[in-house]
Amino acid sequence: MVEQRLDATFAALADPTRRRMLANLALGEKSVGELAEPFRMSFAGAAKHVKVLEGAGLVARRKAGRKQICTLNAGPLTEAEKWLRQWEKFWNVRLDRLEALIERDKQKGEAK
Amino acid sequence: MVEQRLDATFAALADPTRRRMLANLALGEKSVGELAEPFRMSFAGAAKHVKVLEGAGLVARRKAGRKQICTLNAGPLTEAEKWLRQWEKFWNVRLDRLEALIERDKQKGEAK
DNA sequence: GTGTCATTAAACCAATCGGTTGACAATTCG
DNA sequence: CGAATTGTCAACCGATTGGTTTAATGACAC
Repeated sequence: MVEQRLDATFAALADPTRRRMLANLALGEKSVGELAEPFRMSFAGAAKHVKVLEGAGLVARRKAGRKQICTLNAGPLTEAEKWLRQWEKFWNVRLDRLEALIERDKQKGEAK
Repeated sequence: MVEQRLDATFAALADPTRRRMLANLALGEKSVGELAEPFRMSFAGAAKHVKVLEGAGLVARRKAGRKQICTLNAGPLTEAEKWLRQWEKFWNVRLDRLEALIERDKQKGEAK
């Protein structure tokens, strides 16, 4: 369940266009047109990216007149960050142990 | 440069098989066979996933006899986490502002 | 009403992805 | 030596991806 959401979140983040869109949205709400504007790409193409982000639950839209306003939903992002941070703990432990080993061997070498 | 590495990192993380492999590697070095074993999937299929992880710079291998030993390289992962955390700052600010607005409007309503 | 602005939907394309199989290479064991 | 272990590589498959174009929708402005 959370696994599948991680799939979608990381997949959405794997594209630079979508990351830029998210960064843009972090600064405030934007219409689809405003999100698409910075890219040298057909409008429909950019709109597809927005749809991917929406599918991953990263943006929500509401319609205002003929515009569609997108807002960022950070939930899945913090979830992804949590996943990374959880494992980072292990990596750091391992790195610390490795450093300790290297240190120990260095001192052994000096002693010899 | 860092952008392209983020592409690769997030893409690698977007697959549950690969995430499980990484989690496994966080616990210690593993041979390709050991990494492949937990999955109901052809060996070659799993080995491909390992290769993707290697391509993303997330694992390094060294050969020991006829085995290939894989070790985790957390660098790109922390980079990805940094990206997330950097923007999280903005999202939280926005959320805080939003809450403040809601709070203000609520009090307005009460005053009225 | 007509037109035009903002957006979606559909059809298509080449490239990539996740997976398979089968053949091959290198190393170790007996 | 031959046989088993460990792994790579290449070819292939169907599904998905990132992009295009063109057509269709829906809301505003005149």
